[in-house]
Amino acid sequence: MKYFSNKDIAKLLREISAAYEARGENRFKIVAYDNAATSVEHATSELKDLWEKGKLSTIPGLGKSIRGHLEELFKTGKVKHFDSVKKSLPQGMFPLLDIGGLGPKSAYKLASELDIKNTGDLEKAAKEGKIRKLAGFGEKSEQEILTAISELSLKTTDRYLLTEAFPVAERVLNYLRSHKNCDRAEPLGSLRRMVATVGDIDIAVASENPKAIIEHFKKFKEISRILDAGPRKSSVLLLNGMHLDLIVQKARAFGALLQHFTGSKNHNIRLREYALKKGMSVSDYGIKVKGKLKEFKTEEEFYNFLGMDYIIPEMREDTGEVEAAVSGKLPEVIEIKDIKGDIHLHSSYRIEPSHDLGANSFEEIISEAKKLGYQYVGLSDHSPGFSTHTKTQIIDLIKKRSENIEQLKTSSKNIKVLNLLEIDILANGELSVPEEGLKILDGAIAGIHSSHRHDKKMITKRMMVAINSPYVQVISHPTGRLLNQRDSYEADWPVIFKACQRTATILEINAFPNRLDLTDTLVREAIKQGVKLIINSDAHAIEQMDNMRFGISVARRGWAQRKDIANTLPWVEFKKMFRV
DNA sequence: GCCGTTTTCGGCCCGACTGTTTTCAGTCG
Repeated sequence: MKYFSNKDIAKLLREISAAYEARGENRFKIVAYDNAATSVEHATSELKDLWEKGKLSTIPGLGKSIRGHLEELFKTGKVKHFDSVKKSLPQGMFPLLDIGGLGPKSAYKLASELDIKNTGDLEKAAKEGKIRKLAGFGEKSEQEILTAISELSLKTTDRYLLTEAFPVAERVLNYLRSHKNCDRAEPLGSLRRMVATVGDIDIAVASENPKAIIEHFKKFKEISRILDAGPRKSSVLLLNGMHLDLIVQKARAFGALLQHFTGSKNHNIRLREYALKKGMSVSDYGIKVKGKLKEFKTEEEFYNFLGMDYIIPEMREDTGEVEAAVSGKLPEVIEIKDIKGDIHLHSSYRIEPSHDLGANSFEEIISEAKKLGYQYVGLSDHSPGFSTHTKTQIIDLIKKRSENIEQLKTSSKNIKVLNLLEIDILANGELSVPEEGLKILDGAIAGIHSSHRHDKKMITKRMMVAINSPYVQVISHPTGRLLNQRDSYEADWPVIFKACQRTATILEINAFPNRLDLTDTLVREAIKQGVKLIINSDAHAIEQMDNMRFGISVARRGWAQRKDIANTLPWVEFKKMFRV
């Protein structure tokens, strides 16, 4: 029987939501299915596993009814009720939902009245001028559909890395800030919340003359098409395919706008529901009490007025932060200034490694670490290639490198140097360096660098070998994902967390912008299980040591406090914990 | 269809913009 991943289930739930909307069912039922889909997308465990353990009800938004449908799905491979709902509608409407500007109602109308089966049919109908003849459609919407279809094929990815989005945002911000009426311009949305990947760029401007700002914005050179442009909001498509939203507000009410546009959507909904119960109504203009609008310059004032502590953007995901803020129980999360060292760094030292060399010498790395104010630095090149060397050769290479590093340890002032290696957890579960080699080192970081497609059982088994090794202190990039390239492998996290806790093995938060794992949600679970974490840059060039800040945001999104992160410890304590 | 320290019934966030309309529905964030 087909395996149903969370992604498959989310898609199915969204289709049912769209189907209900097309049929004109109760709008709260429609929203309920949509919420369920979002919730499934955010889940940290596979629903199939949760179902097997009887823990499906731990996922918010899955009530008795939907849980029943999912049970049927896992048992039989299909859901009779879903099938009958979808069968009552033209099947051609579902692929049309991917086209920008088309929702369930329009898709239904097009598919049923013009007998459209897919995007190709729709394009043909538009070109033949058939769409403009339908009630509710006109020449303009026909043209819009054609444009949206052409943009569909142009799009190569729907999520961008933070390092791809930030430079674009920076250029827009600089352009906006150059206007005389721009008091302030800030990136908001998922970019401000530092989500691992962002779907679009949101910008807010404080200005007493919103119209002038919108006019100025419309002339930005990188715009390919203006989707919307009202008196205070505009939405455009950039030449590189990115979607960009701009919103303008007067400075005296900018706090509410920052809050609203930073999201997340679910955080805002939670906040607004909470406000309603207290007799207040929240919008991006401010907070209405008995019909009277109260404006806020800052977000701090805004949250405080609602009777709660300020919530940092990284935590605004509706995972309990509103409740914690109300009761004064928000944790004080880690900041970049708390970091005292970086121990996952690749140099250009010729150790004939299994994977890529770094670009800089040991000396250059140590010097950069000093500049960053670190108390210690870990040199952790990949171990010598396992298949290309004999065991004796591997040990000789490690010995030679160690002599080199030992000299640096004595010559480096004001910083401690650790002699480490990043070793491979091989496909057969062995480590890529024999015990005799591991003994020479101050410690080892172990990670999976091959056979990522092993099943959950095998991946877990391989990781357990490293966790149980007395020579391994850290597991690097624990989920193996490469954003936009390779999904995480599946692993039995509760088992792994328990083992890490028992053996005092540290899990890494890899700050490299296309990794960012452990992921934020797993960080939070690991902490709950008492697992220690460490944030490393995994830099292969000294410029990349600055990527530490992305790892910090993952930790903050995972509610990590200073005590949870090993490399916030000063050297004396770190040394003890690291068993050097 | 989901949810609960004012509720197991009766609520469910709030607003902008567009196109096709003569006051609004659909879509989006």
